[in-house]
Amino acid sequence: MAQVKATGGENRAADSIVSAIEAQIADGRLQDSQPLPSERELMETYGASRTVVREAITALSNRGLVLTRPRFRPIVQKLGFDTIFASTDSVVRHLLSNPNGVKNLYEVRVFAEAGLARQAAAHATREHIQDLKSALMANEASISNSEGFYETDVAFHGVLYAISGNPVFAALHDGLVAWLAPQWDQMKRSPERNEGNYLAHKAIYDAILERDPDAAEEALRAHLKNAWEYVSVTFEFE
Amino acid sequence: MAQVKATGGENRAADSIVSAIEAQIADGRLQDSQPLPSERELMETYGASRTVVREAITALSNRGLVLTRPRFRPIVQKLGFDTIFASTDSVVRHLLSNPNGVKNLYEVRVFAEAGLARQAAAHATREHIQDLKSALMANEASISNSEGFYETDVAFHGVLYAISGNPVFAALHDGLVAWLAPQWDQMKRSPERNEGNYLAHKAIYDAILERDPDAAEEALRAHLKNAWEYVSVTFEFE
DNA sequence: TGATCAAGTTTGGTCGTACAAAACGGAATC
DNA sequence: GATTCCGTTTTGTACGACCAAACTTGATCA
Repeated sequence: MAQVKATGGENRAADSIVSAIEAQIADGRLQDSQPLPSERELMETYGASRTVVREAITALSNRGLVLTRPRFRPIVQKLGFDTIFASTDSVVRHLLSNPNGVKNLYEVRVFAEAGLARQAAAHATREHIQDLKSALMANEASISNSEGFYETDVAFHGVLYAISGNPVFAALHDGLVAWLAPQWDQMKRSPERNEGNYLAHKAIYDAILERDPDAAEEALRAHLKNAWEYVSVTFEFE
Repeated sequence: MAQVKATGGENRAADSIVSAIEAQIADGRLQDSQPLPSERELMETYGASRTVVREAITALSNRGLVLTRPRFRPIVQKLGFDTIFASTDSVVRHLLSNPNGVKNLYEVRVFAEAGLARQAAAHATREHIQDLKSALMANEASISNSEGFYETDVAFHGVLYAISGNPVFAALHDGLVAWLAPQWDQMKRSPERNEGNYLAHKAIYDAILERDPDAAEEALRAHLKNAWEYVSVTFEFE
């Protein structure tokens, strides 16, 4: 893959500092949620000017390896797949300013959840199914609660991702929710629509319960297709 | 999603410059592969010091919006989903230093390709199938070519991603290839193994040709499972 | 006339310094 | 012991300078 910075040969002083600190984070010399050494200390350690040190810190921050707050020491962030999705946030938002981008990303969501539903139907444990049932009941309980339903809706889908047991999917879920939320947020809600969504979720749950991947996928696709049509009408896509 | 930089309220001077340039890239005032104005020019435009301007450029570079090379003007990069995967490269590599990370990512690959195979079986056009056939024939032709087979192998899988017609998947393919290539690279190759892979590809192709999603998925999973076992033995995972 | 080469100029990379504002740490106070 | 206050540390921002590499220009030569 093309590197983001084609340094053309490790010429930049900041890059070597970034690499050094990256290595320290990776091998644990710099622990999670521990502050980085002060800028002056880093200057001395790496024999570089503060300009360079700060540049390195900015780079680490943008890559999501450290968390910076104005006037506070940068804090080391644990590496995880969630970090990755978080660090792409600003760029993804750009792509979403194009309606086509929204559609492409939504397609990915449908693809992912269709597969996850199949997988859940085929392999979900009793505990997983219990989780799903709990989420479904929370759904039902908040049908008439315009504000609260959205959260239980997201949570239900989240269980689907969690069932996979793969942190990448958990991270993907968080990412998709954050990215597609703006669209969702502006949709009008009503007890009727909530009930419709609840029933759709129930259909998915039932299919998983019956260990029927095809039915699970079908129910899920129908559910998301319905939601997409609602969104695309609202935003006059296509 | 948690933002990478908890700026605590748009305090930093560099941020406003970043936003301004981001906007110019987004709306096309700054075209793809066009150089940014010089740092001294930007200083004047935004009334900031070069320190701040450089910080802004670094941020843009780390977000993948511009490509910087030492001693060259930063070049605007077209926004695309591929850019996103590229910009996460260094962090992903960290996660892959943990065997568990490799496994998680490989699982994602299997998940994605299983779904793509189903989708291809269900919806591939004649042209798509032709592409797949071409890739398959290239496979067959290079069975005895230890060096060349890998590329045709990758290309075959690439067609699967391309069939989706979604740029996110195309980008995902590039990303996965780059990330998982190191593992692949160290595997011993032989005409026998190449032939095995070719036959596996052929099974996938046949299933797609017969419009049988279940068989396509099954063939693909078998193929990747086989490859994984080979990798995990080589690297003594699990 | 057209290609080549050697100036000078522009530009990014690095450094040192400076200063205000915020956070930190410890002493003094209640 | 908890709180307040003040001096110290540290970050955010800025200015100016220098170097080396890349670009530009124009003179030179075939």
